[in-house]
Amino acid sequence: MMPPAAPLSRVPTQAEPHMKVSKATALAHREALLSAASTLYRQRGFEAVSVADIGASAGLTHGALYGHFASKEILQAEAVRQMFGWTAEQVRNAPNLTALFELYLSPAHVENPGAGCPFAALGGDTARQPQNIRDEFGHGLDTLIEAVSDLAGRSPNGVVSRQQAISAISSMIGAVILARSSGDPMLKEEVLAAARVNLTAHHANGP
Amino acid sequence: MMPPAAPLSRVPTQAEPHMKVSKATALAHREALLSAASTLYRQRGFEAVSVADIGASAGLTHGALYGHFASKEILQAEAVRQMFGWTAEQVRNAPNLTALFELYLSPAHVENPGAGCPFAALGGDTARQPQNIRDEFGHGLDTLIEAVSDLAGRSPNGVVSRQQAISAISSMIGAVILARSSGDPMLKEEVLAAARVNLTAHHANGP
DNA sequence: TGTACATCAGTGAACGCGCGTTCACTGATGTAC
DNA sequence: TGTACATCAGTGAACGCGCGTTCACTGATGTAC
Repeated sequence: MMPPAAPLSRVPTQAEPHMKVSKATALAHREALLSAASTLYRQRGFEAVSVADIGASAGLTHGALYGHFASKEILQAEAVRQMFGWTAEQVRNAPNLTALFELYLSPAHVENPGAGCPFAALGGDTARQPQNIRDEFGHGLDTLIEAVSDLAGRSPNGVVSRQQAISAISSMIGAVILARSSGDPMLKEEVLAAARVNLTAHHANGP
Repeated sequence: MMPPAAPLSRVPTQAEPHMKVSKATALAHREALLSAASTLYRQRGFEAVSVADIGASAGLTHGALYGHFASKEILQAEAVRQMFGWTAEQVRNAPNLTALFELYLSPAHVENPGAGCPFAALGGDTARQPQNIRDEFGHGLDTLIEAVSDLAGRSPNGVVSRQQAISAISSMIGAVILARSSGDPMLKEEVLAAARVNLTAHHANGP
């Protein structure tokens, strides 16, 4: 669950103190701010990321953010949309359902919330966001459901109903949240294994 | 998913300004602070609840909290333990697995995070807590796994493996998180229905 | 049982700190000639 | 192509605010006699 193109977390600037910057660099800064926010929110949760954190992670100061986004909340909504774009693309790129389950339930995903599924990383936070952010999660879920259905449809014997796609997504999200929660490595592997067995038993299809 | 004994959110005190209070009342205040924290954390997430919120919700000022708990973090750990105690008790009180699935996946649970499952309410936040809090979640998960296994064992044809218990818990948690996330009532019901179908198909047993 | 007083649960002002946002300023970019 | 200057992306100090925690103080509780 890595982003298709690795985000630039630091865009080098020509001269450090008091500089203006070309239009191309400014656009790159905008993207760097979005990518930084997208990663930091998933790593730390919405409430624990400050505008100074986002700016610093993009190699800028906090003030620069307000030249690109009207408020922190608007940046947040765009960051959520970006997360889902990356995640849906990875689902679509999986060769089949079994590979998707393996990828989603892998230790790499569990240990890298900053580049992983927004639902698994931001879990219950989603329910407490302003409506524009919740709408992004709603659209994101629709996209994931379609991506999983498409993926299944392209596999041999792999057609699944929308209902099956939804319950597979629920199971994967719940498993990763449980796997991340205790910090106990045994329990983590046990949770992931249980979900792998459950999902492949009910939705398995050949490579 | 309501607490077995409804928490006192406001303990009446004899005289309002500058009073001391009997030992029994002081103990009730301690319990009220814990219950208030337990509810508020699940409603708003760990980061969005202040000591002033907790104090006010228990009918006290923020300062009173430090007479009962050494720090906010210590109160938080106790509150998490209390949440899991209530939740495990409700799992044990369900008549059978099907009833548990219905209860967990009910609109009442989805619309009442403050009295519901800690994993569904606090989702990804759990992974970002200090180790003493994460330990509480680990123990809580162990308790839930045992409670679900016991419940299945007491039902006719209902024995489930530890692995099956874990994947059922994962599915329920993921479904409630998805159901709460978008605010779209259609999507909410669809997610809950998908999980109900999936779980009863694989674990169903008679009443 | 009554009285005198030490205890201590709770109050609320104060602390240092980090938050989101604003804005006067800087100086390289990029345009007009 | 070279020069003069308006534009504007980014800086960092400043704002008002709410946070967790501390502590001098209050006065009912509960004990000693």
